[in-house]
Amino acid sequence: MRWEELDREHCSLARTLSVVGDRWTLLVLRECFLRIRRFEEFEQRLGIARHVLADRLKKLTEAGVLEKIPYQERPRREEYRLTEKGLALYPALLALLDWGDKYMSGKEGPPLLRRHKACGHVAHAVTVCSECGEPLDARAMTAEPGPGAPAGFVVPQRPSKSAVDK
Amino acid sequence: MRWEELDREHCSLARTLSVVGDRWTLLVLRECFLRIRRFEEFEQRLGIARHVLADRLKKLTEAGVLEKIPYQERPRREEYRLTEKGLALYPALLALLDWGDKYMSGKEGPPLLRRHKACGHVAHAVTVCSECGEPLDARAMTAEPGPGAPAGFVVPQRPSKSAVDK
DNA sequence: CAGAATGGGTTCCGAAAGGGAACTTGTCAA
DNA sequence: TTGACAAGTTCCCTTTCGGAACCCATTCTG
Repeated sequence: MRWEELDREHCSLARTLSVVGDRWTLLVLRECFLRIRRFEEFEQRLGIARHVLADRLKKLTEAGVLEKIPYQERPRREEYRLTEKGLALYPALLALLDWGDKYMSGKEGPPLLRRHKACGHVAHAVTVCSECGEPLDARAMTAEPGPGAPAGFVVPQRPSKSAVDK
Repeated sequence: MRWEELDREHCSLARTLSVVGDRWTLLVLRECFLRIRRFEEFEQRLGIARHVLADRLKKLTEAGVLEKIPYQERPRREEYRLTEKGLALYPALLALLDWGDKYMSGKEGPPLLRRHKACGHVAHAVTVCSECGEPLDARAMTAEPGPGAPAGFVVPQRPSKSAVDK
């Protein structure tokens, strides 16, 4: 499978990755959520090659995750801002961040904390069920075909042979 | 910045991406959560080049996300299973999946649904504050330095000049 | 017993993507 | 007139990837 084919996969994760499934793209988005908006700022903070940055910003803009907004005319200059679609990636970024805080931080602890404005506490994200509100983990969920499933789609139900799940 | 330097970054997202920030890695993990465990199964389902698959499985194993478990001797064969550390990535995968369901599905709707065993409903993930339980979005959070912050670390507070946030 | 099959890789090649640095363009300020 | 800025673009060289072939220990099939 080539990379350009990913967005035609019948899988929401694959389609998501066709937009953000790249080393640099998620770091660019991290900066966006920290209110970084301009080309040179991205470049300096990330140490990314300029043409790679230009490419990623272009793709994110085309995907509707960022939009270019002029902040001055003559010479025209534009900055990149998250759209609603882009802001909606926050839970995903936060989930990755929290995993890193938990499993990849040195003994000093996480380098950056997030405070919830509404309640005032330093907080991390908890993923809960949209229906019952209980926290979710992998073992609590089963998968089944949805309306967009291709014909003949099979959800693997059990390990190949040795029946019992650890 | 080269890729091997990423895990030394003072940023939990960067460190997370040093493990899973790769096109194929997250798709391999998707398969793991669908209970796919064997080399040939990954290869067939993903259409990934074999040496790339071998490399990703090796890296995920070294990172402690997967572990190799023998399922037969003579000839010895091993399969890859998620560890607790790997299972803990589920909320991140789910968040990316939900974003894809919402923004990248065709008009047919998402191809795969997830049902919460505990409550029986088809559900998606909601990200809530660990302290007050309210749903979180990007605008509800502020960042501040944590215990692992490098000296002189500055959290960008406001857009560079044109003060007002849209 | 020979030969094919199985599972999990490794090797090789040409193509694509990335790192790094230099060059371009439009505009204003000194 | 020269310099500085911001935002790219171009070039060259190295690394990684896609695709196919090959390898190896063991077991099955004829």
